[in-house]
Amino acid sequence: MINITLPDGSVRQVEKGTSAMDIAMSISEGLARNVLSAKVNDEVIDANRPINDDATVQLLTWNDTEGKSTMWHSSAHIMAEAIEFYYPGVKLAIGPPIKNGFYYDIDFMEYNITETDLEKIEQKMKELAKAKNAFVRKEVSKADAIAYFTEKDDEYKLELIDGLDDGTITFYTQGEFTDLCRGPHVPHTGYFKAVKLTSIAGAYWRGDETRKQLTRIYGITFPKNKELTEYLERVEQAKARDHRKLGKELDLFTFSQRVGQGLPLWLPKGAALRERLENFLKKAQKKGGYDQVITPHIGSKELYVCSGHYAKYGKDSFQPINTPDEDEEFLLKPMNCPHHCEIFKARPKSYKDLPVRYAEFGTVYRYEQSGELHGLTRVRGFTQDDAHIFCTSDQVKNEFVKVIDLVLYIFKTLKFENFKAQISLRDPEDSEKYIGSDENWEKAERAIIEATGERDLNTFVEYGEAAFYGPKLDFMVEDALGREWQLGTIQVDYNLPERFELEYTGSDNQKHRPVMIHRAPFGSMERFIAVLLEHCAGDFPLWLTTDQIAILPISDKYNEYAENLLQLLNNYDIRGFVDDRNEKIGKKIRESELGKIPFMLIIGEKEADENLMAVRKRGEGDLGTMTLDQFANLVTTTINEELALND
RNA sequence: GCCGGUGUAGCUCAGUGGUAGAGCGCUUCCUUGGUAAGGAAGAGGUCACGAGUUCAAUUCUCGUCAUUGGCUCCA
Repeated sequence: MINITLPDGSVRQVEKGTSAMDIAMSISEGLARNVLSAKVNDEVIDANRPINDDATVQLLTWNDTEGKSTMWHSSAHIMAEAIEFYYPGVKLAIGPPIKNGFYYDIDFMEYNITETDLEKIEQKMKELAKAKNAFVRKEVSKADAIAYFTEKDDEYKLELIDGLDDGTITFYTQGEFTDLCRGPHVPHTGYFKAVKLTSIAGAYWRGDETRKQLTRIYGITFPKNKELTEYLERVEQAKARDHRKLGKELDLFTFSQRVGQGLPLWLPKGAALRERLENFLKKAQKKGGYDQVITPHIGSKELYVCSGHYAKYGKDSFQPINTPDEDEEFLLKPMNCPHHCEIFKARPKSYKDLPVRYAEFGTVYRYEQSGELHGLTRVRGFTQDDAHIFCTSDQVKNEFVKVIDLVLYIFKTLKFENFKAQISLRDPEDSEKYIGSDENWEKAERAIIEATGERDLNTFVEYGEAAFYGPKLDFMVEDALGREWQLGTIQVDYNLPERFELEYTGSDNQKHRPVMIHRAPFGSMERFIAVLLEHCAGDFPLWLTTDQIAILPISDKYNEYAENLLQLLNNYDIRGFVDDRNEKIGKKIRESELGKIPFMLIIGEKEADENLMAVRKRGEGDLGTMTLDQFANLVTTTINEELALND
């Protein structure tokens, strides 16, 4: 007998070799029907695998992330079976579960597959589900595994097997289909009722663009049809928050084929919004001891040769700008740091001057691959809310923590709650990618890890994500469809100060090298505004939004009073417009509500006579009449709360 | 850059091998209305661009550009 500990702490004595499914059965048949897999001592395994030692067991169902993953993984196998049915001889690569569903990478050989083919594959998958074929696990020797896939002529599986140790290799079979797989799987194919193959994409084998591109088919399955319908509805709703859609609706930005790909044009309302965001940050930075600087949009090629950027990115950038002087070349600036280094160098510095903090809303140009461009989140010309802090080694940690606090203040003010802080370090396997000494890298990486330890941050480490000149702390936020974007970034850099031979005079009257911190709390104005739009669905805070008020005269008899009122409100820095169209009040209200305008001021005979305004708050309704001072006070109070100016 | 999809009025979209339609918006007129759509008339399109097939192409084929879902990349 062995002891099985369940999540509620209870312990059951069962026969050796009992499976998680047997345990579920002993609890209730209904539970057993829902069990997809089981977590046994922190390892997720097949529910029907025998357990031979004392263990803690958690039964996993559709309500558990791991349970879903198990089903989606099994779904990928079932999709592969359906595909082999219609396209015999295709070669299968990998088919894992993902956050929402699963995919399978397949070499379709001479077959041509389009989205219209997906439906018949879905139908076949449903048939296979109805058959309730068991998933059978089998341990195989490496030699047998190689023999099987050599026979099947699948070089991808053979390459995978090549990387596995003999004795650890397992196959799973369901129906007519056998796959190399670590598992686990659901007991049989009958666990889903609804399936949707969502898209076809190209994907490089092993993520390596020098290798063959396979066809990736994405899909998702659900135990009930209703859940699929709900999922598809959620996706549709998320699309309504898409910044590209909202940016158009709110007249914030546009693109022009003539101007060029990835080069956003800011419309008046977008430009004004962006300026308010910039002023918000400028104010916080002024408090934090930053000085604004301004640098040109181009720099000589030598500047980037010195920084190391030319060697790293020269070929993949916008190409140099030539001048009448044949020997002269300039580059559009892809970043601001080299310019700021030259500003630092312009005057001798003493340790008493440090830290020096140079800030600039610097517009940069990067020739991103055409397929990577995406709305405002990935563009070729954008403005970084950039700053570079030059300090002594002793000051690094404190400065770094201060920048973290600045980022957190911004995120809190704009209600970004679900962000992750990614510590991006070197790829230990590929030191060629980086410049600078190991010693400096270690110092920089340690500084970041220490600084993040000072604040309560949801951090995780990614190796290989560092910039080529130094490690970073990146703040990642999801868009409406769950794609992650890097917004704020903080980077410690020991390299550029060396390349630019930056120095300051210490208290010992000797020359010392400063450390540089690159930082951009928004990341870029373009990406930040895009993600902000998707977060608030265009419903901006009062201090930031385009029109804070719409003045709605009940008839054109009150247009003049409305215009005067607008002038008076402008004096209180309240912005908006008079809707003087010849429309009924109901229509004006409806459109202001849909237009996401926070306050509507309704003006009729009563208000005009008594010098008042009837205030309606968006989403809440009529607040009654107010005087100018009362309303101005309401706006000011709300804004101060939003910006936490009263704390 | 690579693999798919898409491109029709300012916006959202329907449609067809015989040179196009709706709703909203816009213009004009009527209406002067009190908290989520008042009524009427009108203007507006080289159907992304270029080539090919055809008696005839917005529609079919190819290419280009843009855009979009992914992959790769991201200083």
